[in-house]
Amino acid sequence: MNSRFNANPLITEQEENDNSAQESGPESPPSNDMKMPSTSSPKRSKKAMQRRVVSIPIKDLEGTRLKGENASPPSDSWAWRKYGQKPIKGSPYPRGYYRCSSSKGCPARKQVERSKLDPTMLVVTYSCEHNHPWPPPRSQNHHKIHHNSSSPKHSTTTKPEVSPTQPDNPEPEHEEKFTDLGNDGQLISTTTTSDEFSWFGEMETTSSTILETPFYAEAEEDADHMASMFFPMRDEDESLFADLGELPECSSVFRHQRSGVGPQVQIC
DNA sequence: CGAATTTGACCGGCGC
DNA sequence: GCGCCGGTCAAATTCG
Repeated sequence: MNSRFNANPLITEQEENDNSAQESGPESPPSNDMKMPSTSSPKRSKKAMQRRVVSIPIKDLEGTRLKGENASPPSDSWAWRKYGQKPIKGSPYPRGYYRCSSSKGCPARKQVERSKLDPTMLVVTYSCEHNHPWPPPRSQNHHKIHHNSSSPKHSTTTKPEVSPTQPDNPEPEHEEKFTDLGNDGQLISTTTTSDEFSWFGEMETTSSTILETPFYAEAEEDADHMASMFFPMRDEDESLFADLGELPECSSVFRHQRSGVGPQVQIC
């Protein structure tokens, strides 16, 4: 049933580390792996990470499994493996920590939690180190793709729920929309360069229609402030990404416009 | 049997 | 200097 969250979740995108993208991160050397010597935790400095926050209406994810307070994170083109979960202070919902398992040594991670301000929203925070190329999409590399609908236990997984043979499942009621909210609170249309896909790019390979959403207010509070947009996520995208091989070290996808700065962002 | 998830413990950073 | 909190690791457990 859960043929993936077949909707265009409302998304609040927040990009962090915008400037830091330029700083060669004196803090966190691109350690190939996130592993540290042995006993110390690999707490990579946040500043050395690209981060993006995406909010998705859980209702749109109804197809996917909801497990009590834990909402099953939206599946994307990559495979994610859960490595931890923690209750977050101030939020009644726990936060799940996922690591990219699409490829070995993939530095990408993502955190999934429900918005405390709007329990119907799922907040997914993607993060990745700058100097790491994004692995090929899909988990077909090393992971099998199974349709979640049978395992009561693995409900919080983020395995791609797309079926290679399954036809697209477009959502007629949702149109692909993609908006970006500048720091000023202005809506900004963002375009995506199709030739520069990146981990985030996969979320926005569709049209870029400005859309104002009532979620802004909350979004700003919840995620400081930033952009909101509708997240298309269709099987079509899958095909799009299917073609994506490895990404360049850093792909410029888009960026919040800020007094004249065109959309583009650096992704690892 | 292998792979993924769950859960508790540990570590580092930050704020007071 | 101490305590709190977030983030990650690792062992155990469960599922396919």
